Amino acid sequence: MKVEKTCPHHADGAGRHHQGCVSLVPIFNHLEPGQMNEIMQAVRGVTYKKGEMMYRAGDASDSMYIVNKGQVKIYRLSESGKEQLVRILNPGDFTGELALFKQSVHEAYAEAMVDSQICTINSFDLQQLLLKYPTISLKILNEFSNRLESSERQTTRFATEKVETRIALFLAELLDTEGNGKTVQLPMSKKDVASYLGTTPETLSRRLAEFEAEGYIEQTGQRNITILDLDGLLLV
Amino acid sequence: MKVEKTCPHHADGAGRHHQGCVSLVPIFNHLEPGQMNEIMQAVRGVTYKKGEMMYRAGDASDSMYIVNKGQVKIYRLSESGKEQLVRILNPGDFTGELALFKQSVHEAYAEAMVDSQICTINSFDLQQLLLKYPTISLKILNEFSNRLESSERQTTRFATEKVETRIALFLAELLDTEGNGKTVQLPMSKKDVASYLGTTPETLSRRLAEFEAEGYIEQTGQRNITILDLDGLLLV
DNA sequence: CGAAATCTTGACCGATCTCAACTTACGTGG
DNA sequence: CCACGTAAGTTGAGATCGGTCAAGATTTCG
Repeated sequence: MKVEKTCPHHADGAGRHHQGCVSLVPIFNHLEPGQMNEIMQAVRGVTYKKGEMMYRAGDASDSMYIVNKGQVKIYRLSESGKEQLVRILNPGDFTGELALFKQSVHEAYAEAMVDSQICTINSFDLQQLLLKYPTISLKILNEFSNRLESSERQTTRFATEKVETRIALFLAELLDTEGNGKTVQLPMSKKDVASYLGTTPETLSRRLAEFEAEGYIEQTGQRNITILDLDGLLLV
Repeated sequence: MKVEKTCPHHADGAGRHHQGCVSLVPIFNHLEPGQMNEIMQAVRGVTYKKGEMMYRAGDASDSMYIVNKGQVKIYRLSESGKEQLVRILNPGDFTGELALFKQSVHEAYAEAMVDSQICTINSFDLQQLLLKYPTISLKILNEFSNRLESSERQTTRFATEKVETRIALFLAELLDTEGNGKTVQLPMSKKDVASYLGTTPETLSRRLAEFEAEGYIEQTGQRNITILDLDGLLLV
C-alpha cells in the first residue's frame, strides 16, 4: 500500500522524467515547449505497485491522474455491494476527472493492475492551467464527450440487450478497435470481462462455448478469440 | 415537423427574447453583460411543437441545444431496436454536446415532449466562445462530470442490481431531488419510467404493487407516490 | 512442483420478459 | 360537457434467461 514518489521535479535534473510523462498525454501534447514546462511544474510523478489502490470510493478527490506506464482498473461497487469493472486505463488515459470540477468524493475504485507510473495534477493547479490555456479544456471536453457517449451507449446496452448480445457486441468492438485481422485478444481476464459486461464468469463461459459450437468464433489459449463469422455473431 | 424560428436576433428589438433565454442557462449566467451580449449574437431561438424531433440518431451534429422552456426527452435505440429513455431535459439543461467537440453524428433522439423553446448555438461559434471565455468551459466540464458520474452510476446499477432494487433507488433519488416531504411525483409516464429503468411497464407495475402491499409506498392518482418507509424500501 | 486463481460444466431455481385480456385515464371533437 | 377512441396502466399465465451453488479441469506463478 506504500506509495513511492518518483521523478520529484524539484530535484536537479529529474525534470526529464516529466517530459516523457507529460508529452505523451493527448490533452497536453499540442502545447508549445514553454507552456509544457509550466505544466510540468504542476505535475507530480507517483508509482504504484501491482494491486495498490490509487483511490477508493469515499476518498476525497482533488487530483487528476494520468497513466504514464502500466495499467489501471476502475471499478465500482453497487449499492448492494457487487463489483462492476468500469474501464481499464492504458498509458495516456486519465481519471479523477469526475471530482475535478466540484468538491466531492470518488464513487469508484482505481487499482493498479501492474506496476504503474502515474502523473498527478492537483485540481486547483489544473483549473489555473485550463483558464490560461483554453485549448486544454477543449481537449478534455472532447475526451469527456467520447467517454459520455460510450457510457450512455453502454447503459442502453445493459438496459435493453441480453447478455448474449452484449458479449457479441463486446467482441465486435474489440475486433474493430484492436483487431489484427480476425483475431482479438481479451484485454483482461474473462472474470473481469464478465464483470465489465454485467454478468458472471459462468454465463460468459457458457455463451462463448455456444458461439464456438455454432461456428461463430474459435477460442485458442485463454485470451485469444478468432472471429469466424462476425455477421452471424451480431445476428444472435 | 415544421420548425418555426422565434426571436430572430437580427430583427429589431427582438434581442430581448434572447436575454431571457441565455441568462437562465447555468453555463452562461456568471458572465458580465457585455460578454452576454456577444453570446446572444451566436444564439438562435427555435420552437418545437409537442412530438417534434430536435434531432435523430444519424443526423449530423453541429449545434448545442439549450432548453429555454418546455421539456425534451432524449432516448436511444439499442442495436436490437429497443428504445431506452436516457434523460429528460428541463429548462436550463442542454444537449448536443457529444458531437460538439468532434465531427460526428447523433447517436440518440431528441423529441419535444411538450411545445418547447430551444436555444441553439453553432458548434464553431461555441468553440470560439470557449476559447475566449475559459470559465464557460469549466462550467461545461463541471456539467459533463456530473452527467458522466450519473451515467456510470446508472450503468453499474443496470449491471449489478435487479429491477426491484433499481426501482427503489429511483424512487429514493426522486424523493431526494424533488421530494416535497414524503411524496414524489413521477417526472414522466410509467411507461417512460420503465424504459428509463430498463424494464417493462408490466414489471414496473407489479413491483410497485408489491411495494404497496408491503406498506413501503402508497400510490395515489397515476403519478403520485407517497413513500411510507424509505428504509424498508431500500432494504429490498 | 504445488497452491491458488481462473475457467468450465452441470443442475436447479428464481426473476423478469412476453403475450394476452382487461381496466383506467386522457384528449379530441361534437 | 359528455362521448368516444386511443394510449397507458394493470393483472394473469407461461416460458426463458441468467444467476447460484457445486464440482472438476486448467492455468499461472512462486
